[in-house]
Amino acid sequence: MASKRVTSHDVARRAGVSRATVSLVLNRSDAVALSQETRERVRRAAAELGYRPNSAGRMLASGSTETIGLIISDAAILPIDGFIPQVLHGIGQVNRERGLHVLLEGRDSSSGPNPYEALVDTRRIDGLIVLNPRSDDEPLRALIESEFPVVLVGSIRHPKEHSVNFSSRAGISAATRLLVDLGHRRIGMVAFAAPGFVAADARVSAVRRALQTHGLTMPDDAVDYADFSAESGYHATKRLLQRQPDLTAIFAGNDTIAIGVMSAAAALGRRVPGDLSVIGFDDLPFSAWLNPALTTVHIDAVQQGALAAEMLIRLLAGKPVDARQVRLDCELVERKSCAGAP
Amino acid sequence: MASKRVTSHDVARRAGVSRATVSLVLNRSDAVALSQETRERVRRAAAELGYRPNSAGRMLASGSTETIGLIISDAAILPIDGFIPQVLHGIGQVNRERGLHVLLEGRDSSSGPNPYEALVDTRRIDGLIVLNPRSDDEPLRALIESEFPVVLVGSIRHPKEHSVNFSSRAGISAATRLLVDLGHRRIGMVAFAAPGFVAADARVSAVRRALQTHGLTMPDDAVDYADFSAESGYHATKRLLQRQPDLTAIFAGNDTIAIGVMSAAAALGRRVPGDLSVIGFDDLPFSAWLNPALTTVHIDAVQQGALAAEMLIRLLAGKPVDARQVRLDCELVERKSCAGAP
DNA sequence: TTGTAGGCGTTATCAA
DNA sequence: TTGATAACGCCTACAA
Repeated sequence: MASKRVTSHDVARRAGVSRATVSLVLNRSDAVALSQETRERVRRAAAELGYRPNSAGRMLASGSTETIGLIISDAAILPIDGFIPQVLHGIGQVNRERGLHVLLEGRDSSSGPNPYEALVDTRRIDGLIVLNPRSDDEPLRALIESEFPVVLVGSIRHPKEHSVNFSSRAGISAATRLLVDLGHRRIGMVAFAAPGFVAADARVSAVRRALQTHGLTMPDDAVDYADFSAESGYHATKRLLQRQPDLTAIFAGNDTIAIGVMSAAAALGRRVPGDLSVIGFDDLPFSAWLNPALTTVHIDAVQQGALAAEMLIRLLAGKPVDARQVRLDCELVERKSCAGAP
Repeated sequence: MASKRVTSHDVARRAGVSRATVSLVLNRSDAVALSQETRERVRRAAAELGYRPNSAGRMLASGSTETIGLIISDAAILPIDGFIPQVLHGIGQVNRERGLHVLLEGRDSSSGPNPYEALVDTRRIDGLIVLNPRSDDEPLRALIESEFPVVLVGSIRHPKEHSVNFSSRAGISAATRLLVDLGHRRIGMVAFAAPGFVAADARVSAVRRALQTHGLTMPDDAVDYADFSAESGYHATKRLLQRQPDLTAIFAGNDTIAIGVMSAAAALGRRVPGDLSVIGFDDLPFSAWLNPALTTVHIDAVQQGALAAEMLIRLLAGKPVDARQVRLDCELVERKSCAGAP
């Protein structure tokens, strides 16, 4: 029943000092000159009373919220794909270490009122991380141009953006080489999202370029589009293999899609990898334990989140950032879902 | 470059009224008697200036933060298991509709300083949702007893707790009946977490009870323990099948674990479902597309999250709650991972 | 080394 | 129907 809330005033009275002194002792640790004895007295009073500064008062006076916003551009993906939770985890870890809070804001698709002003204009947050930003998101562009601290996990190709992204080149070219070495010539792809979704498009064109290196092409007919879920991957693959029955290998847009691809293959009586080789993306924690174990391009999503958080923290501190756009590498992990072309 | 921030004072001046009037117009919509004309004038001024009330000021004056805390008891699970993201999604949806914000707080295992006081005592949040609470979490018990609005997703069996949980009975007895009807007599289990983790233990004992109904027992030797990941499920299953090679069916503690179970079966040369039947829990979105499609107990995690959020919102509004402890049902989804006992 | 005074932007209480 | 005025709890010059 310690229901009466304790304010800095109470602490001050108990310690026999002024409120200002309390604030100094508790916030500016050793910066200012205060007698050890006063410090001790204040600390003890605070501890005895169980004093906890009211955050609203602190925000108002200091102008800092110690909170960052985290926007998931398409909240519906959260329960379906394993990627975002990993990024979340990375962001959470860093913020916890730094004592920052995270305000999580989902967005129901790209429609609906933009959530930025609700957080930024009301000064609820000091900085923002946007997951899977869409390049047609005008309010986001405006926010970036306003110099408000924003870090993207992904990219909208804005010259002033701060972002942490993946360069899929290395992983994709290794994957492509693997398939080509195994004798595959007719290679298709199931993108993890509809055309227009930057990250998905990027993977398709990266694969295309890599194939060209080997003198191979991937015609439009050899690409189909899923919509994040394994189920959508299943249906896309069925369409794809119906249209292009000669394909001997398929790039899945990510590992969740790969589950659907393998399921569709099974449904069509094609064995993986005997009749059809499959390569995933992301290397989710369970991918090594699928049947067959999935050969995939490993991406360290947790680290991506952590780096984004660290970059934002630098921005908040006004420290310089080495590079506005960070690109992480990825690498091929060979497992059991690829074999020689039939 | 609208860098100068707009305060209610500016709006008041522009509309030719006082700050108090601005507040009334903007917050208490029609509650109070104000002339239509004044309303209109204030609204227009606010719109023209792009006025956004400062949240800290509002919190301080009103005492309400319009924010709820969300604690993930073991943050390390987030990137590994598909369950929490679904709950998150459900919570997020409801809060978005209601215009509430969500402060996400992870916790690094049950160690570390408890995060409750950091949120509650500093008045950063109006209410709290705790995911996967542990029953040995003393600070949490204290918080519940303090009458602070808390809703658990899961349970710590505290009489005063507000919680949303699952009654796995229906699903488990259906699953058990299925196995028994298929001729299985030696049935084992791989729990999704170590003993002591309430939710995992509950599933083990529920399975045990259901088997007893059919005159079967599941000795301790027929149970092994994983640790959330598919990988840990793989290893646990290997141990289990080594110890109890006669098992013809395995309950997996959840679908992620089931992936590991099936993988271990494959590694040991057992075919699923021909040589070994497997039943999962949760029915994650991808489970229908695994190879073989997983027979599992469906749990609507999104709804669980949504209900928890709605319950908390009622609590915040001071409205009565129908039941402090809500238990959702679950049901068996038959797919392809179970077959007649060999 | 410490205290005083003012301000942060809102909301709430009264008078008018 | 509206406007002063006082909280709300904290921080930070600046003065002592």
